[in-house]
This record gives sequence, structure tokens and C-alpha cells, in this order.
Amino acid sequence: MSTSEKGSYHHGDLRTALLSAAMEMLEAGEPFSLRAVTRRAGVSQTAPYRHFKDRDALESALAVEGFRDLLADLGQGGNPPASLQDLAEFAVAYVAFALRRPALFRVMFGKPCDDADDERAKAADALHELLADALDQVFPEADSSALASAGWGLAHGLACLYLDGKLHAASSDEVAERVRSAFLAIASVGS
Amino acid sequence: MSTSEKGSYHHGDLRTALLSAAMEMLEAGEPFSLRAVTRRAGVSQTAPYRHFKDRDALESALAVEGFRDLLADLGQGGNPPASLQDLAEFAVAYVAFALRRPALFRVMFGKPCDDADDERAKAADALHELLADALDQVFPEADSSALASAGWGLAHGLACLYLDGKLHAASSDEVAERVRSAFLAIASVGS
DNA sequence: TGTACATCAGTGAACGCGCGTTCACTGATGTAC
DNA sequence: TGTACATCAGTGAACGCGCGTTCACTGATGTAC
Repeated sequence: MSTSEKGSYHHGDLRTALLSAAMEMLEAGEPFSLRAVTRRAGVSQTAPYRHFKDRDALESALAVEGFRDLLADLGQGGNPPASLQDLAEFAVAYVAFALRRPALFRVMFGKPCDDADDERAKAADALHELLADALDQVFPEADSSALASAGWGLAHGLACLYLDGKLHAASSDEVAERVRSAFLAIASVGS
Repeated sequence: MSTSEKGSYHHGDLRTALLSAAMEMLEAGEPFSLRAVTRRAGVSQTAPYRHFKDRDALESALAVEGFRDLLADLGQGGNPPASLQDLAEFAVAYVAFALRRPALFRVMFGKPCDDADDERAKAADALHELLADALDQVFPEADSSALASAGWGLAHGLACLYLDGKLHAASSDEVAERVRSAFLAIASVGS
């Protein structure tokens, strides 16, 4: 193993190249297929099979990247949430992620996780834990499991409904505002 | 136009036959395609084009039926909801519908509504209104639009997350219970 | 009532498509002696 | 350092597939006179 200089190998790092080509296609809204990815990466149709078992494996790797990015987005708003308002910003960031990268979001959530213990399922669980921790911070005495499901469900549902055009808003700012008020409205309704 | 007896026509009512064949396939979890539907209906591959412009049109008709059924399910729990508990049952019924008819649910929500004013979009809007009305009944003084989005989002998000295996439960009873407690947990958190 | 015609639901063959995957291969890189 | 060999990343042709849609057609139903 020599130091990994760029291009020192046959292709360099084809695995990474394929993933970024695929990610670009998702982001560009282009239909996603193994063949399309290889075309964009400038490589033969069969090259991916050196790095991914099959099409699904590539897709799972993309999903894992997506979960990583989403976690990063959520973590970004400064540190542990201290108030209901902070939690609302989690929902806002979640929905913003979905709308900014719709095709990736669909890859992450569009189909059942296959194996219970693959990287992908772990990434999804990490997300769930982050949310549960966040809610625990703000409402330590509540049923944090139920609350975490509710918070995730709310953010996820709004994301899907906006994504699929069932709810409408003129701009991403307006989406943010509506998500915020939805979150605050439901959280204060039982009082 | 003679009285419409069964089989009085070429095929009887092929439009209906195609829709129910398609619905059965969705319910059976079989992959859905125009050709598969015609095979199941025992009819040539091109017959559907007398009744549907293209594949999408058939799919939209299925979605419309789905929305109708979902509305019926939601309306079933007796009449106008009077309490937070009644609203929680809406969410429970919504999630139950999604889990009982997952493929149909995906057809209904899986992709953006194409036209703003087709039957399908109207059916989705009817759903939104029903929820808004329900929330208005229970919380007449609240911001009913924000609250309706929140309620819908919550139910929808939980449905998706259970459907895609991101949240887990052993039985449909357990799902119902968890949805109920999630709903009640978030609704009373701000108090 | 009977014939001539128009309508239109359903047929069957064929099109072109992109897809995932296999196979035997080539040729560069890395390793043993 | 130099040669012989093993490894393995990437190639290119080919497979079989099901799909949505078109086309010219057939044949039953409904209608006009």
C-alpha cells in the first residue's frame, strides 16, 4: 500500500467517484440507474461490480451518506437544544433537508431497510437517537420514547407532504415558517 | 344505452375490472405495471388504452380510490371528534390504513401530484379539509391551519416511518398504541 | 321488422427502450525471490 | 536490481427481461331509415 496519491491506481478511487457521480445525479433530479452512474463517471458499465455487490448496495451507500449529512445539518444549529423553539428548528432543518435534496431523501426513506444490522439501518437509528436525546434534554420528565417518535414523525410527515405536493408553500422560507408554527401549535394544544 | 346488465357489453365494464385487478395486485404486494394488470384481468395489453390515457392515468384513478377509502376509514369512528383522544384515533386509523395497504398508500403519496386541479389533487385536498375540520371542532380557538398541518404531518410521518421500517413494532396493536401515545405526548408537552 | 352503416371496445403483432447482470478478457500494479 | 508471477481493477460484448406505447385490425353493439 503506497501512499494513496490521486490517480496512482487504475482509476484513482472509483468507489468514491461512483458515489459522487450518483449523488450528483440525485441532486440534479436525473433518473438514477447503475448504467447512468457509470456513464457519468466515464467508466464501463460493469466497473461498479468491483466495488458494490449490486445496484442496491450502491443505493444503500448513498443512503448512509444521506443520513450522515442529515445528522450534520441537525447538529449544526449550535448545541444541545434547550427549549421548544430549539426543537422546532430541528423540524425546520429536517424539512429543509428533504426539500433541498428530494431524490436523496427518497432513497433514504423510500423503501424498507433490508437488513436489521447493515450500515444503513444503523444510520437511521442514529438519527432516531439524536432526536430522542434532543427531546430528553428539553423534557427530561416526559416519556422520551413516545415524544421522540412524535417529533420525528411530525418532521418526517411534513417533509413528505411538502415533497409530494400535498402541502403547498411559495418559498422555502414560507415552508420553514409553516413547519415552525405547526410544531409549536401542536405542542401547546393540550395546555 | 340498455340497462347495464353484467356482460351485456364486450367485456362488461372493463374500466372497473382493470381498477380492481390493479387494486388486488397492489394489495397482494405484486409489482404493478400496465401489462401485469391486463394479464390479471385476462385482457390484451392494449385494452386499457380505451379507458385510460396512459399508465399514469390508471395510477391516478387508483390513488383517488385510495383517498376515498382513507376518508371513509377516518370518518368511521363515529361522528365529529370532541376530544384530544378522538383526534388521536384519527392518527391511529391513518397509520393503520397505511400499514394495511402499503402499496396503495405509496401510490397515493409516493409522487408529486401532477396537475393542480385533477381528481387526485382534489381527493388529497378533501383529506386535508377533513382533518382541519376535525381539529377545528376540538380546538376552535387555535390556528386551525397550522394545527391541521401538524396533525396530518404527524400521522403521515408515523405512517411512513413504520411503513419503511424506520420505526418498529411487533404487531398492529402495538403500532396503534405507540401512535396514540406519540400523539398524546406531543400534544401535552407544552403545557 | 330488416337491412346498411357507424361507432367503438378489444386484439395481436411489433417497435424501441434502458435496465441489471454474466462472462471471458486485458493490462496495470504489487510481491517473492 | 531484475525477472517471473499473482492479484485484481476496469473492459466490452452480450444475455434476457419487462416495460409503455403505436398501429392497423376485427367484430360486436347501437342507430337510421
